[in-house]
Amino acid sequence: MNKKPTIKEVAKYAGVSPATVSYVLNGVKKVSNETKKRVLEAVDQLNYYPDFTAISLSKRKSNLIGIMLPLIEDTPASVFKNNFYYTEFVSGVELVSRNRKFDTMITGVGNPEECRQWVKKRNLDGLIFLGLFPEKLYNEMKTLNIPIVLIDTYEKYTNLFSNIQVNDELGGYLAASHLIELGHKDIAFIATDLKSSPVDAKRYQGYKRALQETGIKFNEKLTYQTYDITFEHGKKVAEEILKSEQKPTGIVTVSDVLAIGIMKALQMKHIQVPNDYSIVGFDDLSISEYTTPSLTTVRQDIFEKGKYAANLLINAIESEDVEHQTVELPVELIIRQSTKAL
Amino acid sequence: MNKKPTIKEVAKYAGVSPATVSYVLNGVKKVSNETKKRVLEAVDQLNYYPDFTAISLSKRKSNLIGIMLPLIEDTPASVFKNNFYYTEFVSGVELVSRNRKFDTMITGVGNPEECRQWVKKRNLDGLIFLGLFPEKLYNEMKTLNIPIVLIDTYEKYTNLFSNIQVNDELGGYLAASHLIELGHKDIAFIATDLKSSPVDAKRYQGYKRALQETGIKFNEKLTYQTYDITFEHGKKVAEEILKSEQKPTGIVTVSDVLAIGIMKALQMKHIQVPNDYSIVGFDDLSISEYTTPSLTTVRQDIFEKGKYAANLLINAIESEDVEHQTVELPVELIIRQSTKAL
DNA sequence: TTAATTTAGTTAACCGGTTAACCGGAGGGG
DNA sequence: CCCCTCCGGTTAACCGGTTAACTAAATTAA
Repeated sequence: MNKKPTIKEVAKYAGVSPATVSYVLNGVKKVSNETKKRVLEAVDQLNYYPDFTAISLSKRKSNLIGIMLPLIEDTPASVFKNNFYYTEFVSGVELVSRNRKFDTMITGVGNPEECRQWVKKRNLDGLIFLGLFPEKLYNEMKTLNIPIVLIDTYEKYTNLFSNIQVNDELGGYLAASHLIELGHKDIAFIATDLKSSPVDAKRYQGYKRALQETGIKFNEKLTYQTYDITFEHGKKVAEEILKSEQKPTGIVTVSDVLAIGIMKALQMKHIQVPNDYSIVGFDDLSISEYTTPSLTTVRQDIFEKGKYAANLLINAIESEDVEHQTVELPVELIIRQSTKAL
Repeated sequence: MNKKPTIKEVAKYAGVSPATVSYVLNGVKKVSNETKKRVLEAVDQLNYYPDFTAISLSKRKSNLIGIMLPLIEDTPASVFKNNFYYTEFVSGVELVSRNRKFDTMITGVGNPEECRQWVKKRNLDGLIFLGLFPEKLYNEMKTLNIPIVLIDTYEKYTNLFSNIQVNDELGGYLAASHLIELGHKDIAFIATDLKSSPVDAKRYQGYKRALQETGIKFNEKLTYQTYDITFEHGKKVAEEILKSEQKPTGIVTVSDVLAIGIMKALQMKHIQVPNDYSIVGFDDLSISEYTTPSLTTVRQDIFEKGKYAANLLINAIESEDVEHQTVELPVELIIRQSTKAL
């Protein structure tokens, strides 16, 4: 209906040229106080606010940041993969970007070309990559010439891009140490993929360090990989454990989701947690306090991670800063009901 | 680096004017096959793809749809409110909008003015409102002149906007009927807010109908309202129930989240589910299969709802269709372990 | 006093597309 | 043979801002 006013209308109302209005609004060139006042008055009267599309076209800057998620596929199953994690993270990003006058777009990633087109088509000012992506994509990123923040990424890229990590090694260490203190000696480690996931690998290191420091012999047979993070995959690995000859009494996992799946599978076979098995999760998702038994876990503040990522990214965008920063957020052991002294 | 080519460069390469390239690409004006071929060839050679910002400016059409969420506040608690629901929904929207060459933006809503500015600034082509918003916002919407899809909204707006509902009445009916069949007579109903939430109100109607049809007297005292959907609020209402004189044996809730909170609170007091209380949830979130006991619930396909919403919206955008559609998606009772014959 | 510089503002090109208006040539009708 | 229409294309204005280059007036320096 009542179309929003353009800068020209504001200019006419204030009796100046459009350029002057632009200068006042951007504060990039000196304008007399008198004129400035008139322009601001006009802006106020007409309820003017600039058209980001136009700004984007002329400045090549969109006030838009993109979040890349590794996979949002058609099948519900894979959409939900990790979904708790994603939501909390995205909420954090959205919050700070909104406060800082940026808008947020989300997409699943296809190939590198698709990614580049997305950025170029929309003039994206910055990008957050959540999780792990095909190698080719990282090369593509460098040619994009916009600030990029990587979350939970490969070690080798931490010098090339800003990135946010969590003290994963310590997390693994805390989880294992907790079980050891409770008297456990046969402690399984459940990862998704130790080769491809650096996050898992570091937690694994921490786990091994805890064993070593207390003189417990590391047993390869107690390491499992699920290759995916779903409740279902947790269930499957529990069955493997039950079939194995080397039975653990304690289980360290890389995700609450996996831990919950494992607990469920055990309980369905009337095996008790924590009486028969002690289980430690990772993340401290909101659900983890409400499972039965509630889950002992290594907490990381995912929401905070999202906020941090957005601030880091927008700082880089606004300051044209080329420094790459590596940030490590803390972890904390939360002891609940799923672990118990042997 | 190697800047992406503009339409002018494509035109030069093909030996035609930019206008012709535009006509070929948009198929809006007749172009000879010969020329068309040359243009397409040039597009291919130069790897041209159009700049959406420019298109957006000249066409006043952005290929962008917005999702409005009721509240994403600073406190983690409120961010997570409903988060499972949001994620699944947003995933669905993202999937189809990406397939249909649209991009998706998400934001929390502030006041109506903020909403209007968001739409205008970005030239948004359509909007999805998930949940309930302040009354003033709905008036604002109508003046926006873009297609809008409302999800789970007030009855009175269903003629004014396209909207997607679920058969909530049936859902409430199924939940209550299930408990009645199991021999329960004292059945509590846990809503968030019966006055302001039409969704809850309809489920409540279904619940009452089930009672009535089987000749069970409705007892007002068995109705509870939590005013929010969090695990914590579930816990609180469980404590209220335990303090009440009118103890139910069955509990119908409007959300799995609430149901899980209730179960947890009961179990912490060593009260057994389903032995002492039978509980029915609503939604069938992915977690609900993995609680202990697993949750009997009324399933709605939230992911599907998101896909449906996006398709409806984009259809409206592309066809300039002014018809408002009301869609009702089915519900289904999923019987698991949290309910048991009395 | 005059030239040089600073100040405050305007003009106009530009960002990368779209599209209404225009134009020259071929074909058809009277 | 002339006029009209249709076809296939081009030209140029426009979308709503930004900003380099310019200008006129005021101030400063010589």
